[in-house]
Amino acid sequence: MNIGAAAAATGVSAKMIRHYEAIGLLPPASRRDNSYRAYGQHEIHELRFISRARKLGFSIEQIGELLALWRDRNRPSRDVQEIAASHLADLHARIAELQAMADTLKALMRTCHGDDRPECPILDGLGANAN
Amino acid sequence: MNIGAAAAATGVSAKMIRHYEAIGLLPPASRRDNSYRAYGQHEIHELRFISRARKLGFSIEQIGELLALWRDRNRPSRDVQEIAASHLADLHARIAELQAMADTLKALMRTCHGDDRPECPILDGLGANAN
DNA sequence: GCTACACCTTCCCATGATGGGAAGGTCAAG
DNA sequence: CTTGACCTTCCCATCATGGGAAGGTGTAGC
Repeated sequence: MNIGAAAAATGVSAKMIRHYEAIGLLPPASRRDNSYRAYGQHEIHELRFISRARKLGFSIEQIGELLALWRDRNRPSRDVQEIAASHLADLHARIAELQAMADTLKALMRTCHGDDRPECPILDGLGANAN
Repeated sequence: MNIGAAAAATGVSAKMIRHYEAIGLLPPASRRDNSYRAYGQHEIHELRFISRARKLGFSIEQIGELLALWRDRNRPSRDVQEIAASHLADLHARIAELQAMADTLKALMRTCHGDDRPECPILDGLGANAN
């Protein structure tokens, strides 16, 4: 399997596959005579793992840790849970932050007519002298 | 007011003030004889505007539009509302995305013991053959 | 006046994850 | 034997932010 086929099979772009290899997330792929990278079932499996972990919002660094645990048949599942829990807390923190922004913005927007008139409490709120 | 004092007064770092000037978000600051940037009440006001807009998650580009509207006393408030509404929709989309990640991750985590045993449905889920 | 220190200036580089694109090699089908 | 679809490496861009170097300036204490 060439890199394009591996990309299509896993949802990870060829660009990113090379990138993951360059930063050491993946071991160097074996090469054919023409220097094309060759991928087998094992590599495809790892790429799919990465793709799913990315979709869950894990950082590349965390995925590196998860991959190491995945490769180690005997790791305690606690180690995995810890990474997952830390990421989940991070997701919740980001959600709360965005939600606070949305709430504040919504409150500002409710006070603005949004018509042809120039008065706009949204801008007034952003430019207010107090904090 | 030198740049450091302006930074302290507005919550925008000196680095970022120079950056905003460099990218044209702010007009070039006037300079003293020693070439230090000088800031007055007007500039402080604009910097505070930027700081608040950033805290609401507006992009630099959107803040540029908002600043332009703010400077124009006669703009229709509709224009402001539109930018705000677009940003609010963006915030909600991002929240939904993160929430979906969190839900999936939480479901995976519930099935994992998180103890000394090596079995871990979290990793199994990430590495599964199916999508 | 001299020294120390805090501030200012510009310029370059780094982050994290991803993509664009150039210049050049390879392969398969027509 | 050409065409087009691949592949290779290398460099650059994004977005908002910070780090740090090298050098100039201002002020407080001795």
